[in-house]
Amino acid sequence: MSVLYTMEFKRVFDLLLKQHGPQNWWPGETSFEVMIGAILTQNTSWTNVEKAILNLKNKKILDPHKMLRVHNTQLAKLIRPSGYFNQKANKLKNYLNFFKNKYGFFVQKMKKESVEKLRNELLEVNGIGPETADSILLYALEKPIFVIDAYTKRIFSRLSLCRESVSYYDLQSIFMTQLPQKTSLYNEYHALIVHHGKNICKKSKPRCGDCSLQSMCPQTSL
DNA sequence: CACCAGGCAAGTA
DNA sequence: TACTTGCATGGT
Repeated sequence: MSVLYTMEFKRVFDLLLKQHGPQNWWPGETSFEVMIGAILTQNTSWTNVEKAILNLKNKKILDPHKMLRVHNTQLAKLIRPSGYFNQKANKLKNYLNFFKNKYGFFVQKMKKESVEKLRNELLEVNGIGPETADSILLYALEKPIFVIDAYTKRIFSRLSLCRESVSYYDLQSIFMTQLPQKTSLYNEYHALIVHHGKNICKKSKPRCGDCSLQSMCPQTSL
């Protein structure tokens, strides 16, 4: 792990920012909406999540107190467009119970706690895994933690900066040791990775011609 | 038609 | 520890 290696991670950020511009994430009006969106978007396209969130807003239950009172079957019906709706209805309830019991539904009270404590608590909730926990920490609670997802592994393994099978924690450690631990940087970087993965570095159809990372990419510069 | 999308938990070896 | 499977809608 050299200085050159560190520079690779900074250079990718600069190139992505230059190509795509600031993303201004997370798309959501409140911290609570971010938390809900983080659960609903598990292995699901964001457009489908938007439909589900709109249903919740129209029914006036995008509110922790109200959502906790809705029956799971009714909640599942509302979030239907986001897929896995039965599982996700339960996951939302599990999260709401945690949010109520430990923090009285107060985001500000959560923000006062350390990343380590919050992360451990979030991972104890059934339905909250590493990515969802970190998304909540970074985008709802503004903690400096780097979010890893399928796009991150795809893009950086194609750049030969990690293996495709790298574990969540190993890749996260790499990012967090190679970059300054700053919330604003982690926020923008992950958002750029998602945008790039969706639109350019696709799973089956990489559009390498439009890719600002092409000069760094051994896959395409042969 | 097949494949993909901002994962996770539970089961198996 | 490291796979495998079920969960489910909607867009390309």
